Amino acid sequence: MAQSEPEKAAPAGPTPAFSPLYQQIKVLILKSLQAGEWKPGDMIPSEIDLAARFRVSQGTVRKAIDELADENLVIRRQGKGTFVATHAEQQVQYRFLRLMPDSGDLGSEGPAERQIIECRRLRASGDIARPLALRTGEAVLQLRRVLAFQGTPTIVEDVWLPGGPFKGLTAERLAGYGGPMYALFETEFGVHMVRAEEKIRAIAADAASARLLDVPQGEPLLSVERIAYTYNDVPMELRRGLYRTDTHHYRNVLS
Amino acid sequence: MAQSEPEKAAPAGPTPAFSPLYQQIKVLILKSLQAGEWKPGDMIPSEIDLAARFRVSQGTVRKAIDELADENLVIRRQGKGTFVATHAEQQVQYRFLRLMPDSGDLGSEGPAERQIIECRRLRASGDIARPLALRTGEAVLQLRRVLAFQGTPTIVEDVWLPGGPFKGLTAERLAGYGGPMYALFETEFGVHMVRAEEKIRAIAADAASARLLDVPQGEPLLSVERIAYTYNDVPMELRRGLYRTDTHHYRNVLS
DNA sequence: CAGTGGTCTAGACCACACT
DNA sequence: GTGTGGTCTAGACCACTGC
Repeated sequence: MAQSEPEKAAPAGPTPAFSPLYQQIKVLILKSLQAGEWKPGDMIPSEIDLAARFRVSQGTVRKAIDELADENLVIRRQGKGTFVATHAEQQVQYRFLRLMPDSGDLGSEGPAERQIIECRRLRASGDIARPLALRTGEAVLQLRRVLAFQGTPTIVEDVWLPGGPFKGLTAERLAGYGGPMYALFETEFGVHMVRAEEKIRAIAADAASARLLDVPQGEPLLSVERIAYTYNDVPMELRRGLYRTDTHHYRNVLS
Repeated sequence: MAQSEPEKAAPAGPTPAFSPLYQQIKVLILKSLQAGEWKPGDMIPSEIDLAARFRVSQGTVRKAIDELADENLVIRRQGKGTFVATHAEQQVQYRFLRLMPDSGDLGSEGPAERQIIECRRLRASGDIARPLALRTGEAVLQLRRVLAFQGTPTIVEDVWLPGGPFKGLTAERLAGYGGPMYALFETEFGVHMVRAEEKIRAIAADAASARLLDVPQGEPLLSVERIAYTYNDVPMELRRGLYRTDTHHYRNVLS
């Protein structure tokens, strides 16, 4: 890793595609994360160690890690070290859930009561396969569950997962697990969700959802369709949630 | 600005409240922005100039500006300079609008057709005054408008503004203006919206909204309640929008 | 105390935009 | 070419954590 030249001296490449050194370092660290060299929750080597390993200055490593921290892939803790981000921390119970109670500012209205409604294996239709980057007919797991807060059923969601990476996932394993679903994915299947996109709509409750959420059929509900990605923008989950918004709201900050 | 010591040597303050130099510089730049020393769209002094002005190294100024750029208060342009952010750029037409057409990925479905329904001056009720940090009964402007995309009315929103800063705003001035509302606020009233928070719910269309959006009464609509802030977290706008989500969706990215 | 991340500096050089 | 932001380095020192 001599200078800031491109890693490969492409023979007469029309676009040299200049990439600063710290970006190249970032990619290397990313590869180690992806390869599982350090597991979620682990401490990664110190900046000095990484600088020696990559033969660059500490400042360059620093900038690479800064970006990874900005993207919530790692967490810096002064005096302790830098750690691989995880969904298994009691800090924010659900990192990707933006639903907040109208009254209490915090998500600390007690833990959600979870109930698995179903969990089955099936072949993906086109609508399911496409967002998961699978081919139509490939095996997927589908599961449905209800989340209740303080006794009020508030969320019903359908989740689709690619059959390969999640082979062996059953309703029993989910039901017998205390933490967030994404934490189980990390520890049991080595799948670390890193980023997600949501499309939000208002829809009328159908009969099945109305029953599960204990609201009249036709009640307006928030429809939240999420695609969650692992490293390298590989989609690993499709989720369609219906949220009651009479006691909660979806919170978003813009800047 | 000698070293990284706190600016004021508080006499036996229990919490020294250590603040790094670059944070202090950031505050100073922020004050200049707030005071209008540089207007939206203007170029701010170069890093070297600012470093000389504050008697610190360029790297320290750099880190301060980096944070301001992260918060979208300024925009860095390599080779040109650093500029005060503005809502008046044709880049992203509506910086705070997260509604996207279901089909076309870009917001380039042509400009929105705007129609001011009403604009009046009134005294704030408690529900309006509180989020705007006003006292009940203080003067506010209320306006209602409809946004249509490709001929389909899609958004109806009510906007409440504090009467003081927006003295002189009329339906005519709004109607005769081409750009985003926040751009007009910048140029005509010197109010620069910097940040916003939204609470999103699903509701059923009432009679008035249904008529304006050309949907059946009771149709599920997205209710988007926004509080927009200027510098220093001063709330300057309360907005309640109702979005049709049959052809559009609210997009959010999580990380 | 040693080890970690966090700050600050000074200087060199690179990439980009304008003139 | 000049001026801007962007990268990279090397070294010093500070703040925080835990032994």
